[in-house]
Amino acid sequence: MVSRMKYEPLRYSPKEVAAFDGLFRLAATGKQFSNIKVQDIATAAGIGKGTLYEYFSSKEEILACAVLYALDRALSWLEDQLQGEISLYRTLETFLDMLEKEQLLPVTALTVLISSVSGQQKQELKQQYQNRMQEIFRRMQLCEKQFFEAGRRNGEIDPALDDSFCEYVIVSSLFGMAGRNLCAHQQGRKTEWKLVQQMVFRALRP
Amino acid sequence: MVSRMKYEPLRYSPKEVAAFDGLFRLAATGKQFSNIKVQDIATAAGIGKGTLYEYFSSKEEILACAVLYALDRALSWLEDQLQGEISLYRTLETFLDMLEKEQLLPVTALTVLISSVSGQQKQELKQQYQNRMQEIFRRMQLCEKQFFEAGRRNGEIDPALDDSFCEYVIVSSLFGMAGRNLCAHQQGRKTEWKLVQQMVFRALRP
Amino acid sequence: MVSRMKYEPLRYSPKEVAAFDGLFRLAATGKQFSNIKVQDIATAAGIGKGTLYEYFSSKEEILACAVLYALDRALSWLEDQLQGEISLYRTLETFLDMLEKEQLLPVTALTVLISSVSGQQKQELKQQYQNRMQEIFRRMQLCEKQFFEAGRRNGEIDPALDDSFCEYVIVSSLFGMAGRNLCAHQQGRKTEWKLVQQMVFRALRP
Amino acid sequence: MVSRMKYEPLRYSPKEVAAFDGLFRLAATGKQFSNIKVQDIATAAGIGKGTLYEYFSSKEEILACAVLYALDRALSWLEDQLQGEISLYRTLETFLDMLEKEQLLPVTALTVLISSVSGQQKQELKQQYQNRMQEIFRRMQLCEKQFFEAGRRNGEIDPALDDSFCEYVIVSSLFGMAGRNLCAHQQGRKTEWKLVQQMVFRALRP
DNA sequence: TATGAATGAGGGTTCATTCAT
DNA sequence: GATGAATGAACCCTCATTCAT
Repeated sequence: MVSRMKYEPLRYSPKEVAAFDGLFRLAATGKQFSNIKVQDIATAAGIGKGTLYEYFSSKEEILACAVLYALDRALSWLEDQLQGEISLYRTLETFLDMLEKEQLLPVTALTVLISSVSGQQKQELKQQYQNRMQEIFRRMQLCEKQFFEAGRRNGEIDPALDDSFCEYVIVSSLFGMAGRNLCAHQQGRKTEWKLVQQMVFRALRP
Repeated sequence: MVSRMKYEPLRYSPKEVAAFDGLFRLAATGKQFSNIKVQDIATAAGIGKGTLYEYFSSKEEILACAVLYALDRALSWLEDQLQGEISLYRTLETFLDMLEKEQLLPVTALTVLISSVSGQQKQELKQQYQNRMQEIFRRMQLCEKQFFEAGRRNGEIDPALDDSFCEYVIVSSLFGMAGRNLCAHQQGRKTEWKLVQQMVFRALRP
Repeated sequence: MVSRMKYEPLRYSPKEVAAFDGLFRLAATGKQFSNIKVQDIATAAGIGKGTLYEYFSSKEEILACAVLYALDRALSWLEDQLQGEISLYRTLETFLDMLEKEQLLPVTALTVLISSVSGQQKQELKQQYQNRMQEIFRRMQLCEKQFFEAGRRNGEIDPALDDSFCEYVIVSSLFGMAGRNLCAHQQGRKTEWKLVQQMVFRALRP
Repeated sequence: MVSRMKYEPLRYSPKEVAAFDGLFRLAATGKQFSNIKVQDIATAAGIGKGTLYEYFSSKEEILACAVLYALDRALSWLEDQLQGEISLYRTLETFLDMLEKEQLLPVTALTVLISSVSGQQKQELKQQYQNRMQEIFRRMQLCEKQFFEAGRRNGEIDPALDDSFCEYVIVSSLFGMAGRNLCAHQQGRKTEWKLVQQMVFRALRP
């Protein structure tokens, strides 16, 4: 039994959450971060432009905090799933279902936003949010590890596969889905989550 | 013997190619398209800023043409591979090897650039370059189809899997690699192409 | 015995005085008025930003009232000096001494602040504070006149010099001092008030 | 005979000069630098706003360069006067006459502009333009010294007075004039240069 | 009365695009 | 054809002012 380290849950003011949600809604349309004006975010959040600067020091910081916020929420959900009986596929299924309804994680938005951050910006953000990001990273790895170990125990994952490969498969499945959605955005057809689940299943099975 | 439809090979002037290569070099550093200035492209291409506008009507068009140029080159290479004995994995291996040396296709650059184009822009580009893009799309599908059929015949692909799934696997493997490279850009570690090949193999095998 | 015209002494609430003093303290550091934020004044005064607007209708008005406040205090002091035996140089000496300790008049601050008011703003302020400013102007001229007349009587001033020239000398001596202080602000060396006194003496002596 | 050190005359492009003149014209109306928009300067200079940024990196730099430009021109003129027979009062008279016509030096504008620069900004500018400012300062001191020595020789200046006092008198006379002009700007009456000359004469005479 | 969260008009700066040379 | 100086529309951010508490 792996003990879960306690972490301080992040607190956000209603305006911050409104800003994040507004940004995700905008990014979900495929708009790049650089094409999203601060005024757009403010409008989408239903607040004044100046108000954003009461909570964030710059447009870049809105992005950084929004990503951390989304990752934190998704991680918390995943950590909750670890409490009961662990099944990689059942979890993935539920996860994808929630994704589709954009209830849990704005994946497409996140993919767009993350890919909107240049390497240099990432460096700066990493230094500024070092603690939060390390926290997120640590939790993510812990989560992964437990899912993969459980998957190997219950026969979902070939025991010969290491964590690195498993992670690549999961990440690719999500990136692939987001990428296809983006490319096909104008056609209104979304990647079936059946495809995602199937690929993960086939790539990991013994 | 599958007959290949003839298409008019695209002709580019030396300055156009210089512009494309310059743009790819810039994008390969992880810079977003919106952070790349026209002056940067001109400098990287070794020509004057005004000269770019002799060949392209706008910054956006440089991007569009560069993507078409890269895709055309990659497709031509793939089509050449179809001439001999077809092996999905051998082709993938060679492809990834060339990717790594950035000799064939500036994948990372392309991923960054493609993800830099917003949905609206894509619509406009599609209308403007309708013919070229349809051509590319048609060739891509034809290529895919032949590879997948060959794969099913020689036992690399489970015959039960349809083209749609196979395409998703291939696309995901590339997006996943590019995504990981982007995320880990500052750490200098690249996704091993062994991972990519392994995932495709396991996901598609009977 | 010169009779002094009575004037209504200005009444200020503690918060107003706090605002003035805060502003002077900020301006004494060499900061231009336009670089001083309302929040800065509020903080320096130890009150809330909104409270300032209970007492002043605008940032500009804080400046106008502060200047009037400082001039009124300085004039009152000068008028008091007129009660005893009048000596231009003794008065100037005491005045400069008090200036140096910034006890009487925040000269440097005032110079900075006055020079921060544009011509257009001055027009508007003059109309709004017409009565107060006329009052100040009248008292200033009356004061000057008496000092200069006394100076001519006791041999400090060449009787051939008219009030206009005397005023120019006095004003120049102060502006010159403030100007030099401003220019040399970073070097920490202040204009010696000995210089000031000497110039006035030499320029006015018979 | 004091030998004049050669200095590299500063070269300015026509647009730079246009910007300087435009700025001086605006400042001469009494407008503070912070109330002058970049667009105003551009309009006054007859060029586009963006063009200013081809020559100056920021609004602040326009100010710094303009001040250096004006001081350089005035100094060059003064240095020319040193070639012939030197008379402090004749030079001052000619100088004031040219000032009045704003042909040589935009004194009022300069006074306003210089007083518009905060202490912190001065520090930064000094570091950036260290060489130019030291050059200006050195030339200014050399010029002063020669004028004062000549003045003492030909009986215009009391030999007992040191350079420091003489400098203070000259500076005060100009600051006083500019200050009075500013204060009285709206009334259209300018300080008579007769006053200036008289004060300098009386303060320095034996 | 006192406050500071919320606001948006306004300004400095960037950079894609043009056009005279 | 090739160039880069000139341009101004557009955008991020500031901060004076308001007003609900």
